[in-house]
Amino acid sequence: MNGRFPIALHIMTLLCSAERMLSSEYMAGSINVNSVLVRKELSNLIKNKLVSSQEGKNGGYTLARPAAQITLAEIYETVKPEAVLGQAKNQPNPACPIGKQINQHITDLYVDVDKALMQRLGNTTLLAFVAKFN
Amino acid sequence: MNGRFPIALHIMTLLCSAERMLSSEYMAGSINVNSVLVRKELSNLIKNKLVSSQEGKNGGYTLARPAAQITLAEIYETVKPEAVLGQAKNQPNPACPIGKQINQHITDLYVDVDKALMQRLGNTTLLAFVAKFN
DNA sequence: TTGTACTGTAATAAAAATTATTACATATAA
DNA sequence: TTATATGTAATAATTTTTATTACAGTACAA
Repeated sequence: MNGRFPIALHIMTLLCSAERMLSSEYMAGSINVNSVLVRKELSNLIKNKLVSSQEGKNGGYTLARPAAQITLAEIYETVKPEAVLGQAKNQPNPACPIGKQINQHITDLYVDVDKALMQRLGNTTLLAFVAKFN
Repeated sequence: MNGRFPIALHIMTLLCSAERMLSSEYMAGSINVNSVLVRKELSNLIKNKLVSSQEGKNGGYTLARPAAQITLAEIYETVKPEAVLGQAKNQPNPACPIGKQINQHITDLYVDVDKALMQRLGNTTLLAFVAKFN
């Protein structure tokens, strides 16, 4: 598992608590990762309509919608991996009665697990998450 | 995220549906990964008391307990990463009011998410999972 | 109309994590 | 006492993640 969700959530938290537009450089300084990586994640958040950007001088990024209307589920959705609990990169042996079926059953399980996960994350708005900060 | 959970679940499924002991070589053939990796995962499952092994000729592995008494939560527990939804490897800027607090809030969130996850996985026994196979 | 400060993105390099391989010690059944 | 297992360490290969460099495009403002 990689660091995309924490970074996306950090970005959204910064934007939520800021009064004005923020630059990717500033956010990279808070998160402490490379600014190109931040812009890549921002580009993804923009595609998913959670963030707006303004190019040019004095440009930057803001939330596209009120934080009370954005849930953590939506943020997770933008970085969600194909397989919640991990994906092996092998192809199980099709000659084995278990091997040939297991991927389908794991996929089915993951659908359920994802549902439970999204339900929990859907319970918390970005506003509520940020309200916990001092 | 890595492939440890699918591999552990594949191992447990094979052991559950087998009538006799299975060798790590055989399981590696079904999963289609290196047998040393399988033995490493088995070693971990043994530590967690889900699997028993017998060394020497005609040795191999079996479930340590009836499959009706093992839940998918217990299997996941053996491979669980520190951070369910991913861990960034940076140290957020302690001079930033958001940066200095975010890790604690992410940790708190992960505790809750993990609870939801374990609840869902605790609902399914290994026996029930394997019963879905033809 | 030109310099400055941004976003957007591609290409590449560096670093880290995962998986495979090799090697061998140890156990046990036949 | 030989064959076939487990157990585990060390190392190599591969893949993934993150950082860096470079530069095109946009918009403000002097």
